Amino acid sequence: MDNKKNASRCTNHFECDHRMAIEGIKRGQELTNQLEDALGFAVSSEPVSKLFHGIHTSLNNALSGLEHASNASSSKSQESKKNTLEEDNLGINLKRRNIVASIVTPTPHYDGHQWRKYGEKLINNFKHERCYYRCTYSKELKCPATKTVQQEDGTTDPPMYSVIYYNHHICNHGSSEGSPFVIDSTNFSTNETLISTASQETASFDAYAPSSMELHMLEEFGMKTD
DNA sequence: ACGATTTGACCCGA
DNA sequence: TCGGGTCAAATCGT
Repeated sequence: MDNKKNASRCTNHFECDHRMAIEGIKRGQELTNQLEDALGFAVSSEPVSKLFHGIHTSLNNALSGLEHASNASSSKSQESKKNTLEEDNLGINLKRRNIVASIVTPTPHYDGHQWRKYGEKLINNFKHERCYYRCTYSKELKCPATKTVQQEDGTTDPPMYSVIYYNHHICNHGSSEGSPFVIDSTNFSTNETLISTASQETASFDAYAPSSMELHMLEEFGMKTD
């Protein structure tokens, strides 16, 4: 991909990741179209066309969510304060974490990175426990990235999870060829494993494939630009 | 044996 | 003081 061109114009890590995500989704749309062409008449069968419709809808939703977040962040980035997030010391001081993004997804484990669970806790006013993950490379590469996964109350079919990402990965910076490859071992079906291992290049997009996926970039503050 | 997960205890910011 | 986040020993799985 030529994300590097765009990435080089970014002013901060979040912007870079954000642009890469947008480029990635666009690329996903492109590849989906190509796949439709390649399948030819087979696409006209109802289950297949429904699947493609779902994929297109999901990608469009994800894209518009990201683009909306992008606009919001650029307009408020000026005054987006102090936020009490002085130095995050590469995430060592994890009580003061930068929220990088948050999404609501039925597949919280597919985000293109490897995570290790380090805690789980029942939170007030939530029926389900919140799980705490950190990057598998948090020790060896001092990667500060962490995330929390909270199953949303009330939604059961499929269960939706609110995933909040803190701090950016530094474990794969500068090596975009180290394509994202999910090996989260906590709990996912054989089917999902197949999806993530079937195609490394598109593994990160598969994360966004489920038709019910909703993507919200709810928060993007905390990027210290200077 | 080693790495990942679980879970109770502890830390610390609000 | 409370509650969310992290630590670390015990346990589990491969």
